[in-house]
Amino acid sequence: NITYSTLITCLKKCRKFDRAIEWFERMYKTGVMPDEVTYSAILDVYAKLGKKEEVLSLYERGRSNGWKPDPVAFSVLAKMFGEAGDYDGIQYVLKEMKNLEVKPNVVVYNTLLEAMGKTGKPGLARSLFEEMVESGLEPNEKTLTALIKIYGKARWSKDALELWGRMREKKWPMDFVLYNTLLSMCADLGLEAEAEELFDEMKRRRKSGRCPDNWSYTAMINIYGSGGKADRALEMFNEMLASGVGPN
RNA sequence: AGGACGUAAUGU
Repeated sequence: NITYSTLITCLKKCRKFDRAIEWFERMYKTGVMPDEVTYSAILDVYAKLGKKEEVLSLYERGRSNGWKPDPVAFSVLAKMFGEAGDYDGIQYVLKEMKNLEVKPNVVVYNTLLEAMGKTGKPGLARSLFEEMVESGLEPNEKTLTALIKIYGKARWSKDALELWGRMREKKWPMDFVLYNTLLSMCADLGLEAEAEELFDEMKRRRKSGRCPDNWSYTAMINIYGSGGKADRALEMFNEMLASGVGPN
């Protein structure tokens, strides 16, 4: 089944979903039993096709055949429900993990947080995040990006700024995507001074992979533009060119 | 190891 799973994943990467399904069925007919990797790969295929019914029936079929879903399988389910904006589905994932005593890992938390953002539940996202930290898991860049985006959309500037403070205090990992997300959040909430501080930090800690790119500059131009500071916006544009970053 | 996760602005 490693051979089959490899092939299914390969077809999935090429977005040849129908062919991936054909090979899964072929494997089944040949009498080769799917394992946990095969299951999450094929569930992801159906999920990417938006076939919620098939995903759930395959999940139940696997369960009755003695398959114990692992965190990867739950992240596939969570992502699908998030994209469908299906809040009940998200609750189902949480319930199943509890019932089967599967401990969520960072990726599962990230996916669930994002899903809660997409279904417009910032409060639940916040408590899930606290639960994650209390369980002793360290958030990564993607966790923090998801939360900042959620707080920004909810216009929860207090929570967003507090979280930024915790990132620095606890030395949680930050990369350029997270910085850009923080900048966009500041742009949306009109936090000009905070944006400038973040932007300076990006330039100072030029630890490769954190220096401003054209998304960062665009965010700054946006901040100055919506604040009516056209001259500052133009300065940013020129600075961008001078630092070797091209406009898109 | 054969499986899962993250960012903006403009224009209609």
